[in-house]
Amino acid sequence: MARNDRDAKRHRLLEAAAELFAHKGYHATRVGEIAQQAGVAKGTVYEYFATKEELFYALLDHWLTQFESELSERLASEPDPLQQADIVREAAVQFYQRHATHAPIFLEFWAHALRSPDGRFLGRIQRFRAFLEEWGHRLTKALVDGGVFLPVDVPSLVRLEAGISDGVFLLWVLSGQGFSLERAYVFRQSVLGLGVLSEAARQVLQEKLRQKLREGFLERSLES
Amino acid sequence: MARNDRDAKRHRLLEAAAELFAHKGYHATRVGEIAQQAGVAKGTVYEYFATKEELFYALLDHWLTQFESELSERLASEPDPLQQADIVREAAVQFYQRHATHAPIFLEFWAHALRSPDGRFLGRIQRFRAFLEEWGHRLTKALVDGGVFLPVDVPSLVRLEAGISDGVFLLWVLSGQGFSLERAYVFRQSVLGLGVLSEAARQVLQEKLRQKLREGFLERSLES
Amino acid sequence: MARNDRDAKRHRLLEAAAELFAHKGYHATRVGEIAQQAGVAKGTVYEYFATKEELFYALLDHWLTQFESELSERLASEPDPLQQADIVREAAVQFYQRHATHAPIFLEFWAHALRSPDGRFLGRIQRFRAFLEEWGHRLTKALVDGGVFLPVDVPSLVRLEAGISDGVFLLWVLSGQGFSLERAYVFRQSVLGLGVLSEAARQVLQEKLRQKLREGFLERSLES
Amino acid sequence: MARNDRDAKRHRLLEAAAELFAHKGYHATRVGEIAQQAGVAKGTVYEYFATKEELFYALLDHWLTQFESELSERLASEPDPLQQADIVREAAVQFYQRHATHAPIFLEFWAHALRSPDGRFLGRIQRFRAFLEEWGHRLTKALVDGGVFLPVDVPSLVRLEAGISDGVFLLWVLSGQGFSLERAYVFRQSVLGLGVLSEAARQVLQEKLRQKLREGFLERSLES
DNA sequence: CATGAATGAGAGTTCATTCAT
DNA sequence: AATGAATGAACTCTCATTCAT
Repeated sequence: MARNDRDAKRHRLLEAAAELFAHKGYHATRVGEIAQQAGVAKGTVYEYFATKEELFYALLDHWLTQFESELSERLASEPDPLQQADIVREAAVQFYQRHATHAPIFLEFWAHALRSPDGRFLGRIQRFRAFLEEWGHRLTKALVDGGVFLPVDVPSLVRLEAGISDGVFLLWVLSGQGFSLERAYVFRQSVLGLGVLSEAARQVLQEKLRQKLREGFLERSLES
Repeated sequence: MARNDRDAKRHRLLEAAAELFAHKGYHATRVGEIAQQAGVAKGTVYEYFATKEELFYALLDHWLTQFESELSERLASEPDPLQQADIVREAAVQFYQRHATHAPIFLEFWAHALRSPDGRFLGRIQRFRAFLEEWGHRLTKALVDGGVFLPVDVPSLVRLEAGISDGVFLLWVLSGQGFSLERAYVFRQSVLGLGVLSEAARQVLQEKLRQKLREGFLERSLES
Repeated sequence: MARNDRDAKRHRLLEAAAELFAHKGYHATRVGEIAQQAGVAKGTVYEYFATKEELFYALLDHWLTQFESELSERLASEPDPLQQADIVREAAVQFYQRHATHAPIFLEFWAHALRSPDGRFLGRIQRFRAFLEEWGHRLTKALVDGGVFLPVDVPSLVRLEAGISDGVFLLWVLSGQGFSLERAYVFRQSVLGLGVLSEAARQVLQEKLRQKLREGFLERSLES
Repeated sequence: MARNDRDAKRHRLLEAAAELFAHKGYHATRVGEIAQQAGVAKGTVYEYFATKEELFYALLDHWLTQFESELSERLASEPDPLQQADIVREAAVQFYQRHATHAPIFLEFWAHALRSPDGRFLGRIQRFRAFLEEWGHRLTKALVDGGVFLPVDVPSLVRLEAGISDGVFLLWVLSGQGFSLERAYVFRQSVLGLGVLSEAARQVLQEKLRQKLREGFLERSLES
């Protein structure tokens, strides 16, 4: 079998697994179902992945690696830190939206990572977070050093931003994806921006950001 | 058997389940183990909970109800919105810290809530969020109306705050609880505060909040 | 459940397994079949034996222990070495005949013992052989010391006797149990007797033993 | 492919199977392992043997046929029955020693023969035994008729000898091949010899045989 | 002839749940 | 109410065999 065939079939299996894991959850999904969905026999799954968990891990790795590659590429061609911050936000939103139906799986990745005794899941996730933090740290530091941001403990701010991203994502997932993820990220960015921008920078951006605050990100306001 | 005995045994079962679910995860925990840990026979578990999932739900309900009760009580005796905001934050931190070892279970609650076809888990979680949002909405609105906060879409801000709380909690769990949750909440509060406080209010609090930003919440800064 | 019930059910499982292992072989016998044969559910087998192999071992142990007990008891009440030799032979023959239908299993015990990495099977079998050798050694030594047997290396003779017993058994099994095991043992005993008896003892027994040699142990002689 | 290539590859497969069956057992050996060990692809095994069991049978047949051929050849050139008896013993010992590492497989052949519904294994083994018995019968009869042996039921004696051979072999295998197989066969021969030799013949050989009895065949006597 | 990816029946084992005691 | 032996459906994974290339 040609290399391409193998890769294609492997990819079909990952896609089938993604769909089923998203829909029914990791534990409730049967290996036979994945095979069926991918159009192969049950035994064939084990030609590509040693265990069901291995397939689960491969899915995590596939997605994170893909995101890392894409983001690296985009950021490499944009030197301005402020623009880079937008790129990261856009990339995250696009990634999540592209995988909108798969979103619930991430909760399972996290839950699994906390139990898995071999630490592979947790390790991969932390490597991903480290990758993001590295970029976050670099560009946040540039903004602080450039006087755009107030003096602030950069690692803490970066971590907080990461946490907030996950939190907004969680909110989005648990609320049935009932609002625009992109607008929510813009809203978040506006609040944080007003919080950490230096006086000078704020003078410039204040109006625009305050406007975002007034708009919110929910389709139907709770007030209405 | 007296009512008290039943309640006590039920509580022992919940505690046993909490410990095991936290340690090994919901799926990897056997009903027999829970029984053993609680000092009863396997069959006895089913005298108190119809199914394993029912027990899982009871645990979620027990914790959320407890939190709702405590918070309601505390807030009832404090009329000032600004003070109330602190109370909510404190209550959340205290709650999470009290259940620090159980923290990973929440990821499983969320994951489970997204699959459970009957929607009970998701419903209970949304009821909890609604409870928090109600309070958040009330006191945020008071702050906006009182001119302490900038004009802002209150529902969006409240949601964002909730998301951020979960995100910081997630961060804390996935990083092995490697930093002070309380300090992280204070840091978050400072960033958000600087972002949404009105000009007047900021004049008063600015210095204190900026100081928090400089301090960060991580024990060992990545910069050092 | 009473202790007796458990023991009885365990015994039923052993009997069912014995029958099936004898008929179809260890590998070809399914755990479900054993359960069915014993009148219990498949899962129940695992209440009594941790694995299929464990059940196999239990069968070996049960039979060997039973034989050891019976033989010990019989030998304890008979002081004369010559009589004891007969008792051992009789016990062996009786044992094998009682388990005539199970006989093929012993080949599998041996084969299994040689592979089993944990050495449990081999260890048990060697313990059994050691038990037999101990008695063999004791009574053979008495016969040599008493001048009934020629001077001979006792351990070697004892081992040879054990090997011959197994060999005759093997012969019996592989030939479809087509001759009288008892007569074969008598024949063997006669040949060996004439071989190792001292001059004096031979004078006494010679005629009887030679008669046995002439008779042979096969129903239909190949000569006829 | 030339005939020779096929034969060579077939032989390599038999050798690979022999090694693996001996080491891990028939059931635990995977067809893929045999292929790998022989340096061919898994599918290729099926170009040479229809099934795994067929390969197992081919191994049995190969060994027995080889032994039959060799023994026939050697015996054909030696007319004296007494010498022939030695030749048979030597051939057996040599054969077993050449296949010392494969020895455990014979237990599996036997066990398999007793189950195999088609009777092929059992048939082949019985044909082998018949071949040996034929020779045994011929030369034992010559010894009896020549007055070297006592009058004895020849078929029974021949069978007993065969059984004893297998028994000693079994002993050797189960004891981890912990003694000299050759010396054990000599010891056995001495005991049987003293048992069945006629008075006249015994006079001649008595001293030599009794010496063997005193020596035994075990390296370290249990008495020491 | 040789290959090795694909197959799928079937294996041993697990474990939430039941129910007679 | 409490027990724990019994259940059996359902699981993941294996591996001898096939067959398109």
